[in-house]
Amino acid sequence: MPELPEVETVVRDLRPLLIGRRLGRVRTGPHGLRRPWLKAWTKPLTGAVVEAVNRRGKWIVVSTDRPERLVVHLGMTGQLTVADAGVPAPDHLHLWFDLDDGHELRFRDPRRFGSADLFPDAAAAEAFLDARLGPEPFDLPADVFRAAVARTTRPLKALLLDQSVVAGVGNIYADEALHRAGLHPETRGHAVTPAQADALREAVAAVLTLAIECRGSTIRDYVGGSGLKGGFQTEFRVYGRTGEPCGGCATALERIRVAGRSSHYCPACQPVGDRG
DNA sequence: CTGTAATCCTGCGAGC
DNA sequence: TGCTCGCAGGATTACA
Repeated sequence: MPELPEVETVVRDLRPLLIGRRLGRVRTGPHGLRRPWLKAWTKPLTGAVVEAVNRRGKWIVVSTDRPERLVVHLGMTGQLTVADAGVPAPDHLHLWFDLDDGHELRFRDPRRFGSADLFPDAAAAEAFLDARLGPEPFDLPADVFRAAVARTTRPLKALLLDQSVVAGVGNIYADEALHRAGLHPETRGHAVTPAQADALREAVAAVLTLAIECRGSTIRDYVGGSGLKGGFQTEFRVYGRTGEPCGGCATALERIRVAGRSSHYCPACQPVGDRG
Protein backbone atom coordinates (compact mmCIF):
# COMPACT_ATOMS: atom_id res chain seq x y z
CA MET A 1 0.00 0.00 0.00
CA PRO A 2 0.53 3.47 -0.37
CA GLU A 3 2.87 5.14 2.09
CA LEU A 4 3.66 8.82 2.37
CA PRO A 5 5.30 9.27 -1.07
CA GLU A 6 2.42 7.56 -2.84
CA VAL A 7 -0.20 9.54 -0.97
CA GLU A 8 1.72 12.76 -1.59
CA THR A 9 1.78 11.94 -5.30
CA VAL A 10 -1.96 11.34 -5.26
CA VAL A 11 -2.74 14.72 -3.70
CA ARG A 12 -0.35 16.53 -6.05
CA ASP A 13 -2.00 14.83 -9.02
CA LEU A 14 -5.50 15.51 -7.77
CA ARG A 15 -5.07 19.23 -7.05
CA PRO A 16 -5.16 20.50 -10.64
CA LEU A 17 -7.90 18.02 -11.49
CA LEU A 18 -10.14 18.76 -8.52
CA ILE A 19 -9.64 22.28 -7.22
CA GLY A 20 -12.37 24.53 -8.55
CA ARG A 21 -14.50 21.58 -9.65
CA ARG A 22 -18.06 21.30 -8.44
CA LEU A 23 -19.03 17.89 -7.04
CA GLY A 24 -22.18 16.38 -8.44
CA ARG A 25 -23.98 13.21 -7.53
CA VAL A 26 -22.21 10.88 -5.12
CA ARG A 27 -22.61 7.13 -5.43
CA THR A 28 -21.44 4.22 -3.32
CA GLY A 29 -20.69 0.63 -4.23
CA PRO A 30 -22.53 -2.42 -2.89
CA HIS A 31 -19.90 -3.37 -0.34
CA GLY A 32 -19.56 -0.14 1.53
CA LEU A 33 -16.26 0.74 3.08
CA ARG A 34 -14.40 -0.86 5.87
CA ARG A 35 -14.52 0.53 9.40
CA PRO A 36 -15.99 3.96 8.79
CA TRP A 37 -15.63 6.11 11.85
CA LEU A 38 -18.37 8.40 10.65
CA LYS A 39 -21.08 7.73 8.11
CA ALA A 40 -22.48 11.20 7.66
CA TRP A 41 -23.34 10.67 4.02
CA THR A 42 -26.78 12.01 4.84
CA LYS A 43 -25.21 15.45 4.35
CA PRO A 44 -23.65 14.93 0.96
CA LEU A 45 -21.20 17.28 -0.70
CA THR A 46 -23.37 17.56 -3.77
CA GLY A 47 -22.89 21.02 -5.25
CA ALA A 48 -19.80 21.82 -3.20
CA VAL A 49 -16.74 23.29 -4.91
CA VAL A 50 -13.36 21.70 -4.09
CA GLU A 51 -10.92 24.15 -2.56
CA ALA A 52 -8.02 22.01 -1.32
CA VAL A 53 -6.57 18.50 -1.35
CA ASN A 54 -4.09 17.89 1.43
CA ARG A 55 -2.10 15.04 2.96
CA ARG A 56 -1.47 14.27 6.63
CA GLY A 57 0.60 11.10 7.15
CA LYS A 58 -1.04 8.57 4.84
CA TRP A 59 -4.41 10.34 5.00
CA ILE A 60 -5.97 12.51 2.30
CA VAL A 61 -8.20 15.45 3.25
CA VAL A 62 -10.48 17.03 0.64
CA SER A 63 -11.84 20.48 1.55
CA THR A 64 -14.65 22.32 -0.21
CA ASP A 65 -16.57 25.53 0.28
CA ARG A 66 -18.67 23.68 2.84
CA PRO A 67 -17.62 22.81 6.40
CA GLU A 68 -17.48 19.05 5.87
CA ARG A 69 -14.16 17.34 5.22
CA LEU A 70 -13.75 14.16 3.19
CA VAL A 71 -10.98 12.07 4.77
CA VAL A 72 -9.63 9.13 2.78
CA HIS A 73 -7.13 6.41 3.64
CA LEU A 74 -5.93 4.17 0.83
CA GLY A 75 -5.20 1.16 3.04
CA MET A 76 -3.17 -1.43 1.14
CA THR A 77 -4.75 -1.28 -2.31
CA GLY A 78 -6.74 1.95 -2.45
CA GLN A 79 -6.77 4.22 -5.50
CA LEU A 80 -8.19 7.74 -5.54
CA THR A 81 -8.26 8.98 -9.11
CA VAL A 82 -9.94 11.37 -11.46
CA ALA A 83 -11.08 9.62 -14.62
CA ASP A 84 -13.14 10.52 -17.65
CA ALA A 85 -16.74 9.64 -16.91
CA GLY A 86 -16.83 7.83 -20.24
CA VAL A 87 -14.24 5.31 -19.07
CA PRO A 88 -16.15 2.29 -17.74
CA ALA A 89 -16.12 1.94 -13.97
CA PRO A 90 -13.57 -0.65 -12.83
CA ASP A 91 -14.18 -3.44 -10.35
CA HIS A 92 -14.03 -2.67 -6.64
CA LEU A 93 -15.26 0.86 -7.01
CA HIS A 94 -16.70 1.97 -3.67
CA LEU A 95 -17.30 5.70 -3.84
CA TRP A 96 -17.45 8.12 -6.73
CA PHE A 97 -18.50 11.69 -7.39
CA ASP A 98 -19.55 13.27 -10.65
CA LEU A 99 -17.51 16.37 -11.47
CA ASP A 100 -18.78 19.35 -13.44
CA ASP A 101 -16.24 18.87 -16.25
CA GLY A 102 -17.20 15.41 -17.43
CA HIS A 103 -14.84 13.56 -15.11
CA GLU A 104 -15.39 11.50 -11.99
CA LEU A 105 -13.53 11.31 -8.69
CA ARG A 106 -13.26 7.60 -7.99
CA PHE A 107 -12.24 5.66 -4.91
CA ARG A 108 -11.35 2.06 -5.74
CA ASP A 109 -9.99 -0.48 -3.28
CA PRO A 110 -9.96 -4.23 -4.01
CA ARG A 111 -9.09 -5.30 -0.48
CA ARG A 112 -11.24 -2.70 1.21
CA PHE A 113 -8.65 -1.94 3.89
CA GLY A 114 -9.05 1.72 3.10
CA SER A 115 -11.66 4.13 4.35
CA ALA A 116 -13.51 7.25 3.35
CA ASP A 117 -15.27 9.34 5.96
CA LEU A 118 -17.07 12.61 6.02
CA PHE A 119 -16.29 14.72 9.09
CA PRO A 120 -18.58 17.56 10.07
CA ASP A 121 -15.88 20.22 9.90
CA ALA A 122 -12.15 20.88 9.71
CA ALA A 123 -11.68 20.83 13.47
CA ALA A 124 -13.24 17.38 13.77
CA ALA A 125 -11.07 16.00 10.98
CA GLU A 126 -7.96 17.56 12.47
CA ALA A 127 -8.73 16.19 15.92
CA PHE A 128 -9.20 12.73 14.46
CA LEU A 129 -5.87 12.85 12.63
CA ASP A 130 -3.87 14.49 15.40
CA ALA A 131 -5.10 11.87 17.86
CA ARG A 132 -3.30 9.12 15.96
CA LEU A 133 -0.47 10.85 14.09
CA GLY A 134 2.89 12.21 15.21
CA PRO A 135 4.88 14.85 13.34
CA GLU A 136 5.40 14.73 9.61
CA PRO A 137 8.85 13.26 8.85
CA PHE A 138 10.07 16.50 7.24
CA ASP A 139 8.95 18.42 10.30
CA LEU A 140 10.35 16.12 12.96
CA PRO A 141 12.70 17.89 15.38
CA ALA A 142 15.94 16.00 16.00
CA ASP A 143 15.57 16.15 19.76
CA VAL A 144 12.02 14.85 19.63
CA PHE A 145 13.03 11.82 17.58
CA ARG A 146 16.12 11.18 19.70
CA ALA A 147 13.94 11.17 22.81
CA ALA A 148 11.33 8.89 21.25
CA VAL A 149 14.06 6.43 20.29
CA ALA A 150 15.91 6.60 23.60
CA ARG A 151 12.90 6.03 25.80
CA THR A 152 11.80 2.72 24.28
CA THR A 153 12.98 -0.86 24.11
CA ARG A 154 10.98 -1.48 20.97
CA PRO A 155 12.80 -2.48 17.79
CA LEU A 156 13.52 0.41 15.44
CA LYS A 157 11.34 -1.17 12.77
CA ALA A 158 8.33 -1.07 15.09
CA LEU A 159 9.12 2.52 16.01
CA LEU A 160 9.18 3.66 12.39
CA LEU A 161 5.89 1.90 11.65
CA ASP A 162 4.22 3.58 14.63
CA GLN A 163 2.28 6.46 13.08
CA SER A 164 2.17 8.28 16.41
CA VAL A 165 5.97 8.53 16.41
CA VAL A 166 6.34 9.78 12.84
CA ALA A 167 3.49 9.95 10.36
CA GLY A 168 3.59 8.36 6.94
CA VAL A 169 6.33 5.71 7.07
CA GLY A 170 5.28 2.20 6.08
CA ASN A 171 6.96 -1.14 5.51
CA ILE A 172 8.90 -0.30 2.35
CA TYR A 173 10.40 2.99 3.44
CA ALA A 174 11.09 1.78 6.97
CA ASP A 175 13.31 -0.96 5.54
CA GLU A 176 14.93 1.38 3.03
CA ALA A 177 15.67 4.01 5.70
CA LEU A 178 17.13 1.48 8.14
CA HIS A 179 19.45 0.20 5.44
CA ARG A 180 20.60 3.69 4.50
CA ALA A 181 21.22 4.45 8.17
CA GLY A 182 23.11 1.18 8.67
CA LEU A 183 20.83 0.04 11.46
CA HIS A 184 19.39 -3.43 11.97
CA PRO A 185 15.58 -3.48 12.12
CA GLU A 186 15.65 -5.35 15.44
CA THR A 187 17.94 -2.85 17.16
CA ARG A 188 16.26 -1.61 20.31
CA GLY A 189 15.64 2.08 20.64
CA HIS A 190 17.45 2.50 23.94
CA ALA A 191 20.59 0.97 22.43
CA VAL A 192 20.81 3.64 19.74
CA THR A 193 23.14 6.61 20.09
CA PRO A 194 21.90 10.15 19.44
CA ALA A 195 24.04 10.24 16.31
CA GLN A 196 22.44 7.04 15.07
CA ALA A 197 18.98 8.39 15.80
CA ASP A 198 19.84 11.50 13.81
CA ALA A 199 21.11 9.36 10.95
CA LEU A 200 17.89 7.37 10.94
CA ARG A 201 15.70 10.46 10.98
CA GLU A 202 17.70 11.92 8.10
CA ALA A 203 17.56 8.63 6.18
CA VAL A 204 13.79 8.54 6.55
CA ALA A 205 13.43 12.08 5.19
CA ALA A 206 15.93 11.42 2.41
CA VAL A 207 14.35 8.23 1.13
CA LEU A 208 10.86 9.72 1.28
CA THR A 209 12.05 12.75 -0.68
CA LEU A 210 13.62 10.58 -3.37
CA ALA A 211 10.51 8.45 -3.58
CA ILE A 212 8.27 11.49 -3.98
CA GLU A 213 10.49 12.65 -6.83
CA CYS A 214 9.86 9.27 -8.48
CA ARG A 215 6.09 9.52 -7.88
CA GLY A 216 6.19 6.74 -5.29
CA SER A 217 6.52 2.99 -5.73
CA THR A 218 4.19 0.70 -7.62
CA ILE A 219 4.47 -2.95 -6.68
CA ARG A 220 1.04 -4.00 -7.79
CA ASP A 221 -1.97 -1.76 -7.29
CA TYR A 222 -0.74 1.72 -6.60
CA VAL A 223 -1.46 4.51 -9.06
CA GLY A 224 -1.34 8.29 -8.63
CA GLY A 225 -4.33 10.58 -8.84
CA SER A 226 -4.18 10.66 -12.62
CA GLY A 227 -3.76 6.91 -12.95
CA LEU A 228 0.02 6.88 -13.50
CA LYS A 229 2.16 4.30 -11.73
CA GLY A 230 5.15 5.14 -9.54
CA GLY A 231 8.80 4.61 -10.40
CA PHE A 232 10.71 4.25 -7.14
CA GLN A 233 10.33 0.43 -7.03
CA THR A 234 13.40 0.15 -9.25
CA GLU A 235 15.41 2.07 -6.64
CA PHE A 236 14.78 -0.28 -3.73
CA ARG A 237 18.03 -1.31 -2.05
CA VAL A 238 16.57 -3.99 0.23
CA TYR A 239 12.77 -4.19 0.00
CA GLY A 240 11.69 -7.31 -1.86
CA ARG A 241 15.27 -8.23 -2.70
CA THR A 242 15.86 -11.16 -0.37
CA GLY A 243 18.82 -13.23 -1.52
CA GLU A 244 20.12 -10.59 -3.90
CA PRO A 245 23.53 -9.01 -3.26
CA CYS A 246 23.64 -5.82 -1.21
CA GLY A 247 24.54 -2.89 -3.44
CA GLY A 248 27.11 -1.73 -0.90
CA CYS A 249 28.93 -4.93 0.03
CA ALA A 250 27.46 -7.75 -2.10
CA THR A 251 26.37 -9.73 0.95
CA ALA A 252 23.12 -11.61 0.33
CA LEU A 253 20.18 -9.64 1.66
CA GLU A 254 17.99 -11.33 4.25
CA ARG A 255 14.38 -11.19 5.34
CA ILE A 256 13.06 -11.61 8.86
CA ARG A 257 9.80 -10.83 10.56
CA VAL A 258 9.83 -7.84 12.90
CA ALA A 259 6.76 -6.24 14.45
CA GLY A 260 4.68 -8.67 12.45
CA ARG A 261 6.00 -7.39 9.12
CA SER A 262 8.52 -8.69 6.61
CA SER A 263 11.76 -6.82 7.11
CA HIS A 264 14.54 -6.76 4.56
CA TYR A 265 18.12 -5.90 5.46
CA CYS A 266 21.79 -6.50 4.82
CA PRO A 267 23.38 -8.58 7.60
CA ALA A 268 26.76 -6.95 6.95
CA CYS A 269 25.83 -3.29 6.52
CA GLN A 270 23.22 -3.38 9.26
CA PRO A 271 24.90 -4.99 12.29
CA VAL A 272 22.58 -6.56 14.79
CA GLY A 273 23.50 -4.29 17.68
CA ASP A 274 21.56 -4.64 20.89
CA ARG A 275 18.40 -6.67 20.52
CA GLY A 276 17.51 -6.01 24.12
C1' DC B 1 4.41 0.09 28.31
C1' DT B 2 5.67 -4.05 25.25
C1' DG B 3 4.91 -7.56 21.94
C1' DT B 4 2.17 -10.85 19.41
C1' DA B 5 -1.59 -12.48 16.90
C1' DA B 6 -5.80 -12.05 14.80
C1' DT B 7 -8.82 -9.35 11.99
C1' DC B 8 -10.71 -6.99 8.04
C1' DC B 9 -10.44 -8.44 2.25
C1' DT B 10 -8.94 -9.84 -2.65
C1' DG B 11 -5.49 -11.36 -5.81
C1' DC B 12 -1.33 -13.24 -7.33
C1' DG B 13 2.75 -16.10 -7.73
C1' DA B 14 5.07 -20.28 -6.26
C1' DG B 15 4.98 -24.97 -5.84
C1' DC B 16 3.00 -29.37 -6.31
C1' DT C 1 -4.40 -27.04 -15.89
C1' DG C 2 -5.92 -26.63 -11.23
C1' DC C 3 -5.32 -26.71 -6.58
C1' DT C 4 -3.42 -25.01 -2.01
C1' DC C 5 -0.48 -22.05 0.47
C1' DG C 6 1.71 -17.95 1.68
C1' DC C 7 2.22 -13.40 1.04
C1' DA C 8 1.03 -8.39 0.19
C1' DG C 9 2.39 -0.40 0.46
C1' DG C 10 -2.18 -0.75 6.83
C1' DA C 11 -4.56 0.10 11.16
C1' DT C 12 -7.12 -1.57 15.06
C1' DT C 13 -8.30 -4.56 18.73
C1' DA C 14 -7.74 -8.13 22.04
C1' DC C 15 -4.84 -10.49 24.88
C1' DA C 16 -0.37 -12.20 27.24
